[in-house]
Amino acid sequence: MKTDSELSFFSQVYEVVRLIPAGRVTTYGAVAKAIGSPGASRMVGWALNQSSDKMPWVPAHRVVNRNGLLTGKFHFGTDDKMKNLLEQEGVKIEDNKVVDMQNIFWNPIEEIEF
DNA sequence: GAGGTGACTGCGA
DNA sequence: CTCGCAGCCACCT
Repeated sequence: MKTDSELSFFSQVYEVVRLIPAGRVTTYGAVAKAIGSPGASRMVGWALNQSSDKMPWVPAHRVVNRNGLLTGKFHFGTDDKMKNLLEQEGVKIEDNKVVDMQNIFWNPIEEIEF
């Protein structure tokens, strides 16, 4: 009998990240907490790493670290790729970090609100 | 089955 | 203010 493997840790990360509206950003800790693991911030990044192999596309560029710094920009292929994507969404980037990040910060817990 | 890794976070010196 | 360490959980070899 098949279990809820589709509802595993990773899948929840993908769903939450995909729910992020354009022009908004979130943090790994927020997503981790939203899925019920506030300390598993690392897993969120790991899940996004696998997201490249998942479909549909996951807006991992909308997920940044607590400082609003584009820590995962290096995994997008090119450094300007993530920055370009965010600017394309309307998010301003300066020195590889989000500008007014707390202003455009999107809290999944408030939107999901289990 | 066990060990190592990792796109993070928070606190202490 | 800057640097370092420990905690966290799932995937990969």
